[in-house]
Amino acid sequence: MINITLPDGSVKQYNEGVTSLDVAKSISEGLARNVLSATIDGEIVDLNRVITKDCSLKLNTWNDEDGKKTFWHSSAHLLASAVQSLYPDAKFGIGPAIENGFYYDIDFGDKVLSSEDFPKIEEKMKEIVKQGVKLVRKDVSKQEALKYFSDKGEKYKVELIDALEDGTITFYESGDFVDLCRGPHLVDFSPIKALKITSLAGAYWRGDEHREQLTRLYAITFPKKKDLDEYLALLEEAKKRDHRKLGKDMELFAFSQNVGAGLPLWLPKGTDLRNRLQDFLAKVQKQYGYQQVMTPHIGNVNLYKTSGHYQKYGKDSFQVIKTPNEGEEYMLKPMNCPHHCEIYRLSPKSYKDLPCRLAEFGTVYRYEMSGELHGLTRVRSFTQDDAHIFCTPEQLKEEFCKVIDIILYIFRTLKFEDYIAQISLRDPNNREKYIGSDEVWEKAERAIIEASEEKGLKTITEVGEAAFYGPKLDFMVKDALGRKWQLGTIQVDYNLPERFDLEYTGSDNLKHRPVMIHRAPFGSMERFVAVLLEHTAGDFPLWLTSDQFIILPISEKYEDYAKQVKQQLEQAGLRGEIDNRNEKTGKKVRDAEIRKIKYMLIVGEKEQNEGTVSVREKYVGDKGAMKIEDFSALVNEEIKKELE
RNA sequence: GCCGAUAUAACUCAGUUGGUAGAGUAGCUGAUUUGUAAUCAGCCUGUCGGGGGUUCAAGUCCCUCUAUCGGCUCCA
Repeated sequence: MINITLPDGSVKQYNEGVTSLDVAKSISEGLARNVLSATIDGEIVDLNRVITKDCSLKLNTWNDEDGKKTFWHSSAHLLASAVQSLYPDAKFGIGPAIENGFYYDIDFGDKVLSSEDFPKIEEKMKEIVKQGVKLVRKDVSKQEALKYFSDKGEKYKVELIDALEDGTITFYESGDFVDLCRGPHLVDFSPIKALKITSLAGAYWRGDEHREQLTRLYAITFPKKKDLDEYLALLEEAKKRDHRKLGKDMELFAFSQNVGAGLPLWLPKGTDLRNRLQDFLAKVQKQYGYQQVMTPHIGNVNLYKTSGHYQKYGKDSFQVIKTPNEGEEYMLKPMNCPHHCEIYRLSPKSYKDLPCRLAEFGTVYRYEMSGELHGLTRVRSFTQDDAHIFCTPEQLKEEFCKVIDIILYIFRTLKFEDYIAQISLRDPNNREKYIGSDEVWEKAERAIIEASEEKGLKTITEVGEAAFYGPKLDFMVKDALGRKWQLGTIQVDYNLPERFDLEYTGSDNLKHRPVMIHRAPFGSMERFVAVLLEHTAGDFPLWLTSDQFIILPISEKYEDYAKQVKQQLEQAGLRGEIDNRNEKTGKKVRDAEIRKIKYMLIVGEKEQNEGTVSVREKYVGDKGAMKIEDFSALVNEEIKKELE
């Protein structure tokens, strides 16, 4: 007999050679029906894996991430089985489970696949499920594995196996389809009750743009038909929050082919919104001792040669601007830092002048690849809420911590609760990608790690994601469709001070090199507004919104009173407008709701006589009549709370 | 940049097998003077993304460019 410990701590005895599925059956028939995979001593395994010794066991169902992963991973094999039987010449890459579903990278040779081919593949998948095909695990030697796949001409699989160690290689067979795979998998395909191929895309083999491009089929499967319908409905809902749609509906920004791709036009309401965000941040920064500066949109090419940006990105930038003078060359500025370094250099600095914090809402221009452009989140002209802090090495950690404070304050105020804090370090195996000495990199990386720990940030660490001049701490937030975008960023830089030969005189009367921190809490105004739109679905807090109220006169008889109300509210610091169209109140209410204006103020005879407004709150309804000054006090109080 | 798709009125979208474009919303005009999610009537709106080709004839078929969408790669 062996002892199996379950997640609740209970220990049960079973005969040696029992499987996880047997255990599930012994617990309940329902569990046995729903279990997808098992975790034995921390390792996720097939349900029919024979258990030979004492162990801990967790049974994974659809409600466990691991269960879902197993389900989708097996689904990827199902997709591949279907593709193989329909397109015998297809060569297979990899097919993992992802956050929502799974994909399989496949080389279809000369055949060009399009979404019109999806139904056929989906039908085939369903057919295979119906046939009751089982997934069978097989241990193979490296030699056998290589022979099997080279005979079939599966060059991608051969390449994968080449990198594996003998003795660790397993195959999974599902009918005629055999795949190199570590598993685990479902026992058979029968739990897969609903499936949909969602999209297709080109994907470079092993993520290398110099190698073959395979066709990636994205798909998702579910144990119930209803789950698929819900998922598709959720996607539809998410599309309504898309900042590109909301930005158009709310008249915040636009693009024009005539101006150029990736060059946003900020419309009046969008500009208002952006200015409010900037004012908000500028105020916070002032409290933290920042000084606001402004620098030109272009700079001499030599400036960027000094900074290293020209060598690193010159080829991928907007091309150099020539002047009538021979040999004189300028660039649209891709970064604000070189300009700020020049400001620092203008006068000799003493340790008493540090930290020197120079802030600028600086618009920069970068030639992003055409396929990369994406609404306001990826553009070719954008305004960074940039600042550069020049400080002594001793001040570095404290300054870094203060920047974290600013970012967290902003995220809290705007209710960005689900952010990811990512520490990006240098790839030690690829040092030629970076500038600066090892010693300086180590110092900078240590400073970031320590500051994050000191602030109690929950971070993830990515090696190889650093900027070319230094490591960074990035704050990422997801959009409506779950795509991650980098917003706030803090970067430590020992290199630019070196390149620009920046100095300060220390208390020892000797020259020293300052350290530089690049930081942008929003990241860029464009991207921040985009993510803010998707988070709020356009329901901005009162302090940010263009129209805090809209006055709806019952008829044109009350327009004069409406004007009076508006004036009084404006004097109290509120902003809004009057809907004096020749429409019924129902229509005006409807339109105001669609425009997401929080307070609708209905004014008619009663209100005029009593000096009140009838307040209707968006999504809530009629809140009754109120004195005008009571209403403005209410709004101002609400705004105060929002900014606490 | 690469793979696949899309592009019709200000917006959202119809438009059969090729026979020179339609609806709703918005806008304008008029009637109505309106009480918490759509008052009625009339009118206006197009280089069918740009260019080239096939054809007696192209919104529709082909080529090309541009932009957009979903990914890949990249992201100072």
